[in-house]
Amino acid sequence: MEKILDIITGKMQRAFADAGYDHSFGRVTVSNRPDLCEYQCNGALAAAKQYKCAPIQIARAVAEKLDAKDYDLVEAVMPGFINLKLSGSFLQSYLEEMRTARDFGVKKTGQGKTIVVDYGGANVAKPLHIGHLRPAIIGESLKRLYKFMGYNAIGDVHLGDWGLQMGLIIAELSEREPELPYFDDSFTGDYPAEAPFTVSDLEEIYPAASAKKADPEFSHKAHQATLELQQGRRGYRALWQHIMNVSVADLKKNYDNLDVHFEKWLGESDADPYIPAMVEDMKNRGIAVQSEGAWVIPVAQEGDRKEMPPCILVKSDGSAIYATTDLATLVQRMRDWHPDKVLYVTDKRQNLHFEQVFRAARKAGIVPENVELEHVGFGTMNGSDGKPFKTRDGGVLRLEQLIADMTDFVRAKVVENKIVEDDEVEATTAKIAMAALKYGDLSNQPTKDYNFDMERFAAFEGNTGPYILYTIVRVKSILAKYGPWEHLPIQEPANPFAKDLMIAITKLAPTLENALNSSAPNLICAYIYELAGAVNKFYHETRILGEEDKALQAGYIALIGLAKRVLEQCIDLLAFSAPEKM
RNA sequence: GCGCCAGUAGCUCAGCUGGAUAGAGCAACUGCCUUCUAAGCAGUAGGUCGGGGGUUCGAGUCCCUCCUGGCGUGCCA
Repeated sequence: MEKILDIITGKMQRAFADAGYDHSFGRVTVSNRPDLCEYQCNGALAAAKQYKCAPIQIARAVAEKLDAKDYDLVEAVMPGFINLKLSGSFLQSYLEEMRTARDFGVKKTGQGKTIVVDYGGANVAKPLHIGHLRPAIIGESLKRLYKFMGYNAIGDVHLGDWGLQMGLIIAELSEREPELPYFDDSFTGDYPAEAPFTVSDLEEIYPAASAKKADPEFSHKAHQATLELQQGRRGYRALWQHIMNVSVADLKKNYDNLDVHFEKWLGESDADPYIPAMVEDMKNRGIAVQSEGAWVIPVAQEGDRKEMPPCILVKSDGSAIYATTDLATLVQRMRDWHPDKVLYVTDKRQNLHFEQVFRAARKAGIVPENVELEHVGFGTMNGSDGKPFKTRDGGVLRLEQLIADMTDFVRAKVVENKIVEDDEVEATTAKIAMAALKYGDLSNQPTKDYNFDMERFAAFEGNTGPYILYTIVRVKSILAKYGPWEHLPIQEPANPFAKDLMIAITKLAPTLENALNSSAPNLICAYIYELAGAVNKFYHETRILGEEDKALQAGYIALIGLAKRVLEQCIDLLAFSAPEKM
């Protein structure tokens, strides 16, 4: 379906042309004076400059040319605005089309295109912590949005599974349990199928090993283990596989709890096989040059406003670095998936890194110009005091703990309100907590730092996740009492609140397009909040179940039914859902 | 040093290619539940849009400059 603003703008542009002015002045926007009108066109003000006459004159002439039956109001007002109110019949037919169309008639702009969204960033053998929250939920939301808009969206967690951290664990294990066959070079049999450790063991082993990095002897051992692992030492590979199995299963569980799901669980190790040939090729073609003992790809360009350090491909000690892995990963992604776009969701402090990698990838011809590369750099989530998030003892807060805290906080309120049965408390609590957490995060612009304030996010009033859920639940309650409603057609607005609600619903398509184009789920949040507000006003002002005119009532039901479907579609894009009661 | 981002109501933030009276939420105060969930709705109060210049009929929005804060700036990821 065409967006409503495009329809009106088209008509306005024809009116400008009919009145003898350039059609390009006919852009219509949502009114910033809702007390006066619903839509407005400021084009006459701009046109006045070019045609050297009073803007109001132009506005009047253009208004004359508009087809009055589409509008309840068309007026030209000083100094030259053209104000519009849509007619009820126009809105009715538009919404009825939305109601019956697949996915509300939103145009699938991504049809036939593939996008890779790189967004987890989890590290193997380390539990998810607070820093993994934003990439998970922003990435998941963007991926869902791309899918909704018709893209073949491939979410790839891109595990950190190949670096020094693996060597550290192997080295630590070799000291703790040297008798294990993995450390016995003469061992030729099959290694045990069972891992010699559990997730909890790993979670204790890694920090212990990491703490010993300062010890030169241990550090050397870890580096050596890393090298031997990468060179394929049999026992280390087997051990690495155990670490992967144990750890990935645990990561999946944790991401599942967040309702974050990846299509691909690839990692740095999967890019490793592509590195030698890629590096060799870049050296041969002169893409990479030697500098200060390292092989680098110069990526500075003319017109750079800042100094652009080269992209380091091979460190002076001969080993790979994260830029190498990222480039090799692009080789793999292009080869296997042929994406039209690759989107990275990581901390914004990696901005420069990705700028370098992108330029290097173009220069080396790994990614052609027609494939888009984008880095969505998100800001830091700070504590409610505005300082970096730390636990009381100064450690990093685990994601599980954060979710548990939020859940406890919400559960207390759910119990207090006594609306759900005892056996529904946990399920309801989980949904509300997830909404609080995700809406609280996603309603901020991704690029900005923000303060995590549990009480504010989980508040049941104001612009919060729970408020949105509550709105949906109230509507669900009415619909359930009414009976079958899905087939009921949309009617013309019966009152101003109905009309406002209808207009709010029509903004779905432009909102999703904007959100996608600017990689900003917060725009969806803002839209949901506006829509929920319109629903609540209508709900408050209109008696629905008590309405005696059954035809009128059917129209009310159809309207709130559509509103509910749109709201639920939107929160699904944000990866949370509403309970039946709350 | 250089670069990027931010500075809007007491607090947290919107403000879409410059346009009519700068908007929400929280906190404060005031109304509305014998009627579909009051976790709601309506209203009052609160702002020299960091400072100073400039462009424009018109600037929170564009340009210059200064101040403050955060981040980045070749071998960590």
